[in-house]
Amino acid sequence: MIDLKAVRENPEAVRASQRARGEDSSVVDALLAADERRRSAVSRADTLRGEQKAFGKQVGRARGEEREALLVRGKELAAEVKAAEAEQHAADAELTELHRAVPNVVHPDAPAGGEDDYVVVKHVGTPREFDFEPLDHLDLGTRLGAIDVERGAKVGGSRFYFLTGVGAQLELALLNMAAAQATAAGFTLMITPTLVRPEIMAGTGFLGAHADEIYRLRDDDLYLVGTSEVPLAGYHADEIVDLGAEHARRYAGWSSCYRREAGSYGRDTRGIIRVHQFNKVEMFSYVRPEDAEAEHLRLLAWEEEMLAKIEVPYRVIDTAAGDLGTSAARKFDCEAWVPTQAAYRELTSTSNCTTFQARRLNIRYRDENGKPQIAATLNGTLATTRWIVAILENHQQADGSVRVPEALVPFVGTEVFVPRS
RNA sequence: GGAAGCGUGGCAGAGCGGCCGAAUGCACCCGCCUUGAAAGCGGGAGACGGGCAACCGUCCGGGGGUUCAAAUCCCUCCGCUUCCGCCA
Repeated sequence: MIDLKAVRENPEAVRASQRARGEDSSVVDALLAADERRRSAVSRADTLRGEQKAFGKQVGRARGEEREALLVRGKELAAEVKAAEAEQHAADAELTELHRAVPNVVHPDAPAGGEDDYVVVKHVGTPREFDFEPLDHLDLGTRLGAIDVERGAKVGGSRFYFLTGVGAQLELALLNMAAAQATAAGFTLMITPTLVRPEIMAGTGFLGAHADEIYRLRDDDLYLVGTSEVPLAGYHADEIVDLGAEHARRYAGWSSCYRREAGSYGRDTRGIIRVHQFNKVEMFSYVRPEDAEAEHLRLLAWEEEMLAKIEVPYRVIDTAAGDLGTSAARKFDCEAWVPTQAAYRELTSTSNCTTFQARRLNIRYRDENGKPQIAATLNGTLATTRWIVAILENHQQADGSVRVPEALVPFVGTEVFVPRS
């Protein structure tokens, strides 16, 4: 949820944010009206309750006839209070519904527009020139005995796969390398639940416009997470978190991730680029709001540190407002070069959710005066199954073997993956 | 799956339907004492909403009900614990 006080003080900023996202800016006025209605309803109910409370004490002291008379008036008052409270609840519910529907206010420097309106921040590395026809990751993976999509489809349906042999080793190596880097950087490593309760899923902002992306277990009223961002955000829900001397709490979540890919029929149907289930090591930070932007750059730097270790060319983009998702105020994606597609594809994504998630999940910290304040949350990717695509394709050799990037060698235990004859 | 119990402030833990926003202890903050600290003594301090403020209201897991009045009684949902059974 966005900060209602900020909406009152500067509604135009929120309207501008909505326009940048390509969404309706009139919700701001609806929000302000509902806020006004709620506040007057609260004040009416407060006054009546105050009267009733004082009156109740008189009744307690009164005796005999006097008491009987007071009881009559007491009943009237009780009815009035009940009516006023009903009004208050209605006004409250109306406001909350509107409030929850408004996405986070975008950062003023984020580019306006939709998916294609991103701004390229920088390029790192140069796509390699091949003196042979490069194979795509699925051909390579199949020959290496690393990926089996046919049996994946047999067992789980389309967009499922088996990682086999060296494929499984490579994924574990990647995730372990991410976990090692995160741990060295001071993150607390976490293995999280991947099924979460509705409040947690809603709190992270995933049940809004993109709810059809999420697997839901109706029989148990649980959701399968699309990222460990969800359980890691929920971890401190309803808490006043001690941010410590560093004014930051950093967690690295290792989990499987599940996505329905509902709106992507026909896209990336080949290989393991876009799948229903994958594994990921995700960074998650709780910080003070004034530190959020600096933390965002730190997360980006840690992502780039990982990308450097796998030695693939990539670019960093500043995602456009319309492509931010509900919770983010700003998002940077790192996209690796995929030779057979002659395109950059997303390998990491880091979002600054400012106080949006924390306000929904009621996550606070104590400021220097000891007063509770809403925290800010951020997240960013350290490694996912998809990284295998970039590694295989960029480091393939003419004979179908694949060179293992140096940093990964200790984790994989070999310097080259060789095709099975 | 069956049975029982529990859910109160940062934590622990009291609380006859009105005098309970709630004892007490620990932790915390400020003084005093001390070369410094600990101990000891004195004082302070919950969260949320509204208001410039004095202040007012709300909050004892969530929701509903009984009552003039609910932390306290009833219903329901959620969570946790223990015992039995089942599975691993």
